[in-house]
Amino acid sequence: MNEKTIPDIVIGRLPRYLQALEHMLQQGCTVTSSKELGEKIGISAAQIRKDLSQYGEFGKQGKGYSVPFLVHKLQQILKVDRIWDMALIGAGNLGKAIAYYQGFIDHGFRVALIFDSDPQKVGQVINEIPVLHTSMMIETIQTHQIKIAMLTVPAQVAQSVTNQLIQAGVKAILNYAPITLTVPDDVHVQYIDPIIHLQRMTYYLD
Amino acid sequence: MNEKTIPDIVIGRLPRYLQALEHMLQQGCTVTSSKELGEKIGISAAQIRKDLSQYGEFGKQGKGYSVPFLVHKLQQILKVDRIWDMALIGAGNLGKAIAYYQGFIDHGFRVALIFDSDPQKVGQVINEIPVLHTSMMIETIQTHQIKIAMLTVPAQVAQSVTNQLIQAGVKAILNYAPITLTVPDDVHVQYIDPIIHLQRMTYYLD
DNA sequence: CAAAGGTTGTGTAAATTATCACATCCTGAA
DNA sequence: TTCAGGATGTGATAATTTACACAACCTTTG
Ligand SMILES: NC(=O)c1ccc[n+]([C@@H]2O[C@H](COP(=O)([O-])OP(=O)(O)OC[C@H]3O[C@@H](n4cnc5c(N)ncnc54)[C@H](O)[C@@H]3O)[C@@H](O)[C@H]2O)c1
Ligand SMILES: NC(=O)c1ccc[n+]([C@@H]2O[C@H](COP(=O)([O-])OP(=O)(O)OC[C@H]3O[C@@H](n4cnc5c(N)ncnc54)[C@H](O)[C@@H]3O)[C@@H](O)[C@H]2O)c1
Repeated sequence: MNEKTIPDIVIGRLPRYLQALEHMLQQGCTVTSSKELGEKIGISAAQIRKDLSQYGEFGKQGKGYSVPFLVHKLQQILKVDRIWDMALIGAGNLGKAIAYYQGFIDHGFRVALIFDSDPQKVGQVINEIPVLHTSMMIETIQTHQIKIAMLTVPAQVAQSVTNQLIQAGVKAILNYAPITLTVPDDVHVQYIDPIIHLQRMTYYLD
Repeated sequence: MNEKTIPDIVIGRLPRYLQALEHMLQQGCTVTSSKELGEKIGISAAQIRKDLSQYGEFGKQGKGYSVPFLVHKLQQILKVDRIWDMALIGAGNLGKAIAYYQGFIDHGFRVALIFDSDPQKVGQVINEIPVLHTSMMIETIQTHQIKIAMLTVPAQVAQSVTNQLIQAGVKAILNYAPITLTVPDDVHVQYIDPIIHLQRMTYYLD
């Protein structure tokens, strides 16, 4: 079934399906259809069916999909049927807000380590996690075998911090700094930048 | 030149070009090529040239592009050659971090109003902006003629707050709540959700 | 001036992505 | 049991998006 690689654009939609399905589950909805799901998230029913069919046959003709079952399958596919420990680099305004965010743990992610280079930040405890100095970063991340990092440091230092993270074995980086990172092929980067999103909308305003 | 509509996928790349070009400008670089820019942000040179050619001929053969000129043009195209006032709804952990973020003002955006429904939050001053009660939201946004809102409220109330924003005349919403919003065709929505991005990466991890 | 080197802008071909349409199957009611 | 209604999974088709290739042009150097 998994003969040829599934395009990244499909992978990008799976988390959105999962988000909507988990939301349905919370509201007690146990069965849904590609039509209903599609209307909720603004994607065509055919698209959803085709995407899911890449991984197997999860639905029942005439009936639709079992929500708990599909949630379970998507969690397996996306590998969030486990807990991923993450490192957070940069305990500033944004870093703190992220460290306190409960949404992560509800979806298979845990902020396990926090690092900062500012001696005044080091030693602070954020959401029960002590802030460590960046001088300990590489070694500590290696010891904990952490593969995911969130980067909330100033743009000027983002690349150099990234280089250290890679040295420490990190394979996935969620970067909040407004700069494109250079990484090896086996390291994945995703970007979160509100300015980019805002500019994408002002284009369409008068 | 602007005969047929330019696809949204092209619009989505323009802010990334602008980000990289502004970065170059800061570093004193005055001329660049599609090749150099492409290598910086991981997009092919041909792609960049084609995208830009949709809006005119900004480069010089044999030489490349004037960075300040291209920055100026992109700012015009994206309509960030002005200041956009924004409303921020939800003065919690994330909302506060956003209110303090200096990046907005550097790129043509200003947090002008902050709203919250919690009486304890109302009256607080965040980065010189007083938090107002949501009961005043529709009227105040209308008076200020604000067209852009950032949503940092719990998911449960995001749709109802959105309905109010639309009533107030808001045409662009940057939504941080993990839920798909239903809006009329003339209202634009962009989503920021770290979970979505993380799940997109865990797919590729072992 | 002439020639070399380099880059743009763009028509065209290729690749990717989305949509359509329908055979197939399941459910429930008569 | 049989039939109507409804939803899936998927091959075929259409649309969109990207890559290629090169003429045209600018700059610099000798
Ligand atoms: N605040 C926001 O809402 C927001 C939004 C979008 C993007 N960002 C981006 O996120 C990043 C952080 O923003 P912020 O508002 O939290 O800034 P901030 O200044 O409050 O925090 C940055 C933190 O990084 C630490 N730091 C600096 N150099 C470091 C290094 N080499 N190693 C480890 N830590 C280091 C600083 O000590 C500080 O604690 C910036 O790149 C910013 O552009 C912020
Ligand atoms: N903190 C993060 O890093 C983070 C990251 C991603 C997404 N989010 C999302 O952003 C939203 C806010 O997260 P947070 O951590 O700041 O939560 P929070 O609880 O700290 O803040 C939410 C704020 O919204 C206010 N609020 C509640 N109902 C309201 C209403 N009807 N009108 C106006 N204000 C209202 C609350 O009083 C509170 O101040 C949530 O949807 C969360 O899922 C947060």
